[in-house]
Amino acid sequence: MVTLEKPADSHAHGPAFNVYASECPARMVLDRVGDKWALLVLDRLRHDVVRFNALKRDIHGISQKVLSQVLKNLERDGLVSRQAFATVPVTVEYTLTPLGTTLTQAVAGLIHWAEKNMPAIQAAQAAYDAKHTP
Amino acid sequence: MVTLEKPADSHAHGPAFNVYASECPARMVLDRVGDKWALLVLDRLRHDVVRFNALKRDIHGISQKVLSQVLKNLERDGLVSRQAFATVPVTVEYTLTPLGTTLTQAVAGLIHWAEKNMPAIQAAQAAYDAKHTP
DNA sequence: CTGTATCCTCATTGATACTG
DNA sequence: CAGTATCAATGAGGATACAG
Repeated sequence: MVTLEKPADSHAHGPAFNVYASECPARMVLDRVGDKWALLVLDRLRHDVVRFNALKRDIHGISQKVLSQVLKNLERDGLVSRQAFATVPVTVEYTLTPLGTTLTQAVAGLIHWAEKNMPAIQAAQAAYDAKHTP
Repeated sequence: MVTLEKPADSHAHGPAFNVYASECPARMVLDRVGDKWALLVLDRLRHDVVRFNALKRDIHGISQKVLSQVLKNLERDGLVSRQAFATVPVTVEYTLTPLGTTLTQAVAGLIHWAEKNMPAIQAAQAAYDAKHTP
C-alpha cells in the first residue's frame, strides 16, 4: 500500500502512486476531505444536532440535492448519524458520530495551518503576480 | 472571518458560512488540499528535487496539461519553487519551499487519520450497504 | 419537512497537436 | 525536455418540480 508518509518507499521505482486503489490512504483522505460541502456539514454538526433544513439554511449556497447527497455519503461512511422522528411533518436530526468527531479534530490541524500561513501564501501570490504581469 | 474552529460564533445567527470569501480559512484549506493532484505533487517533492517529466512519470495518471497547471498554482502559492537550467534541451527542477514543507507535515496528520480509521469507515459502509440493499 | 427525480449548464479533464 | 493551445466529452452542481 502506498502512503503519503513513506515517500521513500513509493519513490523507489516505477509508477509509484496508485491513487485509484480504494485502499490508498491518500485517496481516502481526498474522498472525505476534498469535498467542500462535506467538510462544512461536518463542521456545522461539530457542536450541535441539526435538522435538514437548518443545515440548508446555515450552509449558505448548498443546494437541496447536494446536501442530501453529502449527508447520505457521510452517513454511509459512519461519520454522521441520522435520526428520523415520526412527527407530522417528518423531523430528521443529524449528528456527528464519534468517528466523525475524530475527523473534524484531524481537520482542525489543517485549518490551523491555513490560518497561520494564509498571509505567506497571499504574499507569495502577490509577488508571483507582480513578476508575471508586467 | 468565519473559522472552522469557532463554530459557536459562526452558528450564532443567519447565514453563518461564507466559503466564497477568499479570506475564509475553510476555503483556503479546500483550495490547497482538496486537489488530489496537488497533494500528490507536494508529496512527491517532499524528499526529492524532481524534473517535470519525472513527475509526470511517477504520478501515474496525471496529464501533461494538469501537471503543468498544478505546478503553476503551487509555485504561485509559494509552496513549490521552480528552477530552469539553460541546458539543451531545457532542464527544469521543482522543489518544495519551506512553506510547502510545513503543509505536507500538516497533511500528514490527516493521512494518519485516514490510515487509522479506514477499517472503521469500510465497516460502516458495508453495514450501510447491507441495510440499504435487501 | 425531508427528501427524490429531471433537466440543463458550465467547468474540469483528457486527447491531441504544436512550439521554444 | 518542458511546456502551451485547442477541442470534445464527461460529470458535478444548480434550478425546478414533485412525492412521502
